[in-house]
This record gives sequence, C-alpha cells and structure tokens, in this order.
Amino acid sequence: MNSTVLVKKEPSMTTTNEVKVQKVLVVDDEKSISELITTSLRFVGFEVRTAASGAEALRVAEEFKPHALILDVMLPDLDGFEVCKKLRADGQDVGVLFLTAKDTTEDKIKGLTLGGDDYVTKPFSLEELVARLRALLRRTGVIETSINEELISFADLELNEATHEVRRAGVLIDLSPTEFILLRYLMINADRVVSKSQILDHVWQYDFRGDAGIVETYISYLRKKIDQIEPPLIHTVRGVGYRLRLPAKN
Amino acid sequence: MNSTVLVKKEPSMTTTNEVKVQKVLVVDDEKSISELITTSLRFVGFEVRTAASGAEALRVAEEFKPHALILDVMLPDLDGFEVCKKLRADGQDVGVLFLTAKDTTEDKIKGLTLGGDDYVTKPFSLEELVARLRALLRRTGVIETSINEELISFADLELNEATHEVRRAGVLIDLSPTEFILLRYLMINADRVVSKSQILDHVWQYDFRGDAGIVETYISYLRKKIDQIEPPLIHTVRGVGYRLRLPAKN
DNA sequence: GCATCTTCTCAGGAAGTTCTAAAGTGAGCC
DNA sequence: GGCTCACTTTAGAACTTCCTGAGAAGATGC
Repeated sequence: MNSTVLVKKEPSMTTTNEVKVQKVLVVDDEKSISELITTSLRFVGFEVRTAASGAEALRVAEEFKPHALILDVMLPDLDGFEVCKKLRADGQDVGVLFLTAKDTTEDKIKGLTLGGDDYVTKPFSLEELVARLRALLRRTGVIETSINEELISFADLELNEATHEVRRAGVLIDLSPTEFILLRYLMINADRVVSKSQILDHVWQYDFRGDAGIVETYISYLRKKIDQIEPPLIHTVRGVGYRLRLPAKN
Repeated sequence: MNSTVLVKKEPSMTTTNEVKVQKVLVVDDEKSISELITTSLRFVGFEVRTAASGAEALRVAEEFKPHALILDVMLPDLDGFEVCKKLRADGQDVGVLFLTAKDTTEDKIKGLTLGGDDYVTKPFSLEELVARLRALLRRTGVIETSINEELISFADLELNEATHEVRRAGVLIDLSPTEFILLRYLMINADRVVSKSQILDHVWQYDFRGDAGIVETYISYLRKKIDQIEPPLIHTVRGVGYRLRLPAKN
C-alpha cells in the first residue's frame, strides 16, 4: 500500500507516466474518520499525514508542506478556520477542503470557501471527498496531469465534474446526486467489474447502515436514465457485480 | 509441498525466473480452516505462517513482516478489525483479506473494500480465496512479477479477472460463477491432469457435501460453452481426471 | 410551509445457477 | 461381441440473485 500505486488505479484514463505525488494533510480529531480518509487517499495515490488538533496541524504543515488540507472545522483546540488563517499568515499557500457538520451555519461556511477552498459536509462519501479534493487541487493549480480532467467519458457517455452535467450521445441527462456519484464511480472503473460492496463503500456515505440492495435500486434508476439510449452500457455480472462496457467488441 | 514449488506451479504462464516469495500470515482460530488455507497457499508458492488469536497475530506479524494477512474477523480475543488497526498503527503496511461469516451484518463488512483490502465470506472455495489474495497483492503493489497478471490465457482461450470476461478465439463466452472458477482452475493447471477430487477441493466451497459427480456435470457445461469451437481443449483422462490441452502432439 | 425531489426499504416476480438423479454413450476388457 | 464401468448429458427441482415498482420518510427548494 504505497503511494506509487496511483497510476495503476485509474484504468479508464490513459496511463500517464510518473506523476508528482500530491501531499495532503488530514486534520480531524475523530480517529476513525481520519483513518478512513487516509486509507482512501493513500490508495488513490496521495501522500498523507494526519493531525488530531489545530496545534498539531500547524506543526505538521510547517514541516510536511502539503499541497492541500482536509480540515475538520470542529477541533478540540483552535477551530479549522483559525488553523487556516494562521497557515496563510505564515505564507503557506495551500488549498483547504473543510469538513463541516451538516448543521454548521451557512454564514460560517460562506466566505471561507473563497480562494479555491471548498467544503464537504459530514457524513460524506469517499468518492465525493476525493473528487472535491481533486477539483480543489486543480483550481489551486497544483496538479498538472491528465489524470484529473474535469471531463470523464466512456463511449458516448460524458460526465463533467465542473458543471455536473451528464450527456449520453449528446443528450443532457438529469441525475440525482447519488446517481451522479455512482455513475462517476462506474465510469472511473470502466470495463472492470465492481462489486456491490465496493460501490457501497465508495459511493455511499460512510455512516450508511442499510444493505447492499440499495445499489440494485440505484443501478435500476441509472439504467432507466442512461440506458434508454442503445446500446446499454451498464451490465450485470451475476454473483460478482456490475460493469460498464460497450457490447460486442466481437 | 514446500514453498519453492511456485514457479513450476504456473504452467500456463511463461516461466519467469526466481520470484521474490510472498509472505502471508493466516489468522484463524479454527485449526481446520487455517490448515486448509496454509496448505493451499504453500502449494502455490507463498511463504505462510499462522496465528490462532489476535494477540498472536500481532506478535508473529511483528517478526514475520508478511506482505498480506488473511484474517478472520471472529477471533477469541481481539476481533480482526482491531488487529488490523493495531498493525497499521505500528506502521506495518500490509494488505488484509478478511474472512467473514456469510451472515455478518452489513455494517461490519462495510469499509472493507477500501484501500486495497477485501473480504471473502465463509465458506469459500480455495481458488476464490487465492484469486482474491493475488488481486489484493497486485493492488497493494507488492507483486511485480508477470505471474499475477489479470489475464490468463491458454491457446486461443482468454480469461480476464478484472473484467470477468472469457473469450475463445476472440468470441465472448458467458459463464456462471462456478463455471468461471472451474475454467480458471483448469487454465492455471493447463496441460496437467487434475483429478475430480482436486477440482472439488479447489473450486467448490470447503463445506460442499455432495459427490464428485458434480464435476462431470460442470465439465459438460463448460464443454458446451467453450469447446463448441474446434479444436476441443478439455480432455478426459479416463480414471484419472481432466486436462486442458491442445490436440497437436500428444 | 407546501410541493417536489430524493433516498431508502420492501416485496413479488423474473432470471439465472446449482445440484441431484437418471438415462444415454462409448471405451476398454475379457 | 457383449459386458462393465466411467463418463456424458439432460431434465428439472430447489435455491439464489437480481430487477423493479410502490410507498414511506426525509430533504430541498420555491
């Protein structure tokens, strides 16, 4: 589980060669959350450090020089905004992705997402988090590779991260948030079989306690919306999972 | 049955020369299970140690430095998740394949497919287990050899693990899960005779109580699907077993 | 604060898979 | 040539997995 795995992990993208590894500092006092994020980010190729308090965050940032922070606004000592301010005062020019509780007041959030910053509410889904982090790195100009395009496409399907638009054969398709994330997950893993548990782990919020049957329901929704147009792209691999593919390569 | 058998054991692959042996720690308190797994893994070339409790697992891991763990979630002392956490906290960067009971609640299973980890439900088939272990090692970047490609081929037969596709002479063939595992087993053992009981032991779940006649049935299914195209590849060796081979010479 | 959209559960039915059992085939032996 | 036994094939019952629609509950937006 080392950080050079990145390139292998993006099968739908043309394999770009070695990529400068992005460094991310994750700051959250709930250990389970920071572990979840860390594992996930490492797996997709980031170099990660963690901190459990504002003070620690500042110390680590000083020395680690991350390209981005994932920063819980609720910390035991300073709050996330303070941390961010101090960091900037120190001249550390770093994008920040805030983690906020769902009920955080609007005015706290607004104005903080100025720069290239952004925020994600807890609980989040990992795909969502990673996508937002990538978008942030893109905006703050740290990423130069083709891996992080804003446009993902497969066959005549196009998904635009920036505009949140999805088209099949040029036709605009309206998707709910979950449908969007699910479709992106399938597209990123185009051609590979992904199991229902993988989907559940990546696409659904980490606190989801229902069963994997929900995936079937959403696949059904997606099919109704994007597989109306022939040929169908979403295929069931019985007993294994689902797979996005073009039919009849032969 | 010692660990140097590896290279000989992959006849369908071009024999790569010496390979860094992969080390796996198997943790299960049921002795019959851990022996079953151990024997099987040793046979296909892994170096294996076992532990029967969480505490022991940590002790052994410390010193053995395995590349992967096969870890029952139900252990007498710590549960598998705890073991995994502690290991990672110690900086042991190791992929984990969890073993769970079929009825393990969803929320326990959730999150297990993150970061390269995976899980297999009991009862499992040995082929399934080994395939998943290999996939895991591949993902976590420990394996660098051609032995663990996602594509297995023999003659004009191709089996792709990632897409779960099987082709004969380029033609896509649809297989049920059991047919798929059986075919992979035959392909991995291409050219050598495998007996019905070997097949039963590897391809079927270890708790299967039926008789070996089922193998004949499935061989028949497979032939109907893949040996429609000439020449036939699946050959019966009367009184001994089956063998995948090209007709040409002998 | 009402209407709409979205998420999630559940249940019935469709489709596919597994396994048994029994009848059919043919290889090899005497 | 005919007998035997191992293997092959088929049919179908039991089971599993998947699909989909309906509706409850919750979230969102106007």
